[in-house]
Amino acid sequence: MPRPLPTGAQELAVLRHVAEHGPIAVSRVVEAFAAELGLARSTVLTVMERLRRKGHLSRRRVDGVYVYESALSEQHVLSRALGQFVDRALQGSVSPIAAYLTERGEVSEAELRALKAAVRALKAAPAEDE
Amino acid sequence: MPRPLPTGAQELAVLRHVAEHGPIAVSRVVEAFAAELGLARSTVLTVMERLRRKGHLSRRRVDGVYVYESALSEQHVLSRALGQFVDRALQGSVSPIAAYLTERGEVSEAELRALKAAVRALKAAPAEDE
DNA sequence: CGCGAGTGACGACAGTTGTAGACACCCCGA
DNA sequence: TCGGGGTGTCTACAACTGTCGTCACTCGCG
Repeated sequence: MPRPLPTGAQELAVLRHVAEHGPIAVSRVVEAFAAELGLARSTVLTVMERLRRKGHLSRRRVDGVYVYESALSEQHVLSRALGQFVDRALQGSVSPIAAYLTERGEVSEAELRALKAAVRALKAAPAEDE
Repeated sequence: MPRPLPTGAQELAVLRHVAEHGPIAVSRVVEAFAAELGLARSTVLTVMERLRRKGHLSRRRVDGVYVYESALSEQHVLSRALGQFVDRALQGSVSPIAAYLTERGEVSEAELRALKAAVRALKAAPAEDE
């Protein structure tokens, strides 16, 4: 039932922000995005409402104000978003990831560690036809 | 000047197909997509035209028929598409890639080799603040 | 010569995304 | 009590995407 995550960069950014900063009031999200990107209050509001309609966010009233919360953790939001992209846009092929990393050249210390661990844990799949 | 690659899955699929199969006539692309996905001829035509407008494809007349060609190789199309996604949607963070790979569990023999090589070649960047 | 098949150019329409203004409320402090 | 600020809901609009149908044209085969 996990509905597909939004494909738009902006929606994803908001979703991610909410996922990262626990239950959070609209005003706080607005502050972050308005300041950072110069977006209008209503823009952020709209995006959050859409995300809620789609079932990615839920909200509850706290002290007369709505507090939003993501259905998925930030970790999950990001890895699922990537997974979707790989499936939809790259047709499930992982090799572009290798190409991308190579082109990129360097990544942060922590990221490198995470990548190494991830790759080390990967297994080769028995040849699957496509 | 490299205009941003299309974000839509379908456009990307077509672009990729053209990039992969050298200079190719519309009819061949139509065959592939119509068969595979049941798309109408005009749909494929439209998509290709849009890609051309955006500068991703070029065409020339050969024997009275247009033959399309991608500005980028398939490799580049894919890695750039991914790069864009990482920048736009993941705000440049690479760790979701690690998470995704871990969740995925297994990949093909060749992909695994490519990933290993890519990661091995990566360097840790001097702490960049964000 | 005439017609049917292949080829291209257009116009269309619905759904999604990005962005925002307008309006209606509610509550607190002067 | 009244007015202003913070909060939510609605409506709107322009791009971009995904999908087509239609029209006009051309060329080779009966």
